[in-house]
Amino acid sequence: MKNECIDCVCVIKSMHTLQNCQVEELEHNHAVVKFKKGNFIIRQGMFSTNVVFLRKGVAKIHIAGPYREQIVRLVKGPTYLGLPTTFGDKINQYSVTAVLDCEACFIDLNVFKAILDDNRNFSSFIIQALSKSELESYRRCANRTQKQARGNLADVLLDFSDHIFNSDEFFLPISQSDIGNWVDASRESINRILSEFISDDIIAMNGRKITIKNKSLLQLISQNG
DNA sequence: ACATTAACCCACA
DNA sequence: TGTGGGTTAATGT
Repeated sequence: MKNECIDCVCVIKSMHTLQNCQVEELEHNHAVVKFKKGNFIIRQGMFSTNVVFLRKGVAKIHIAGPYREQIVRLVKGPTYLGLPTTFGDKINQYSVTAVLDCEACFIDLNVFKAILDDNRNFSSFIIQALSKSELESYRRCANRTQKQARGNLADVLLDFSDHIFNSDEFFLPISQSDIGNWVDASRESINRILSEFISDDIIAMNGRKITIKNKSLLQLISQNG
């Protein structure tokens, strides 16, 4: 028997809340799937009977808008994907695609629900995760609509640096037009502002490699829009 | 909007 | 297995 769950962060993280028998239950009702970058992990409009946990990797969440595909946010494993989708509706309400190579754990929805039913601690853990994510959405929504493009781009760079890669040096995982889509700016604006940042010595760029040279100034730009 | 470059695929040797 | 050509996506201005 493969013991993928032993080192699966979704289990480790909630180990103290999951009783042993329930871990067993999880272990026999899940599948670990690897995704190469660019591949769909969750596809909008598809029927789903799984809860998806992103074990490793970075993925973008996007939803079909009236005209175009809209990037909503970037997530890094370990984290749950598609909880809201799964509980509200058995049809996925948005898509998730791997931006870097990913590893995801698909857990049978009924098993997941059964564990929620008789493990209050686990339920509370999930509710916390959902609340955090909802709060984050609200915060981002306010920022996106009120800040100028340069502030939003600064946010994105800081997000990459502080939350996704934990480094001042990283490769842009998505294209400039994707960033534009994400923060509601044209790719030209993104490109222009990146050039500004370079000439102001805030960042250095070599191909897709970004080096943040003046983080405090970037934080200032992020705050002041 | 246009020019340049990088990435990719495919036929062909 | 490697190379040239053609095509597309990404980028810089």
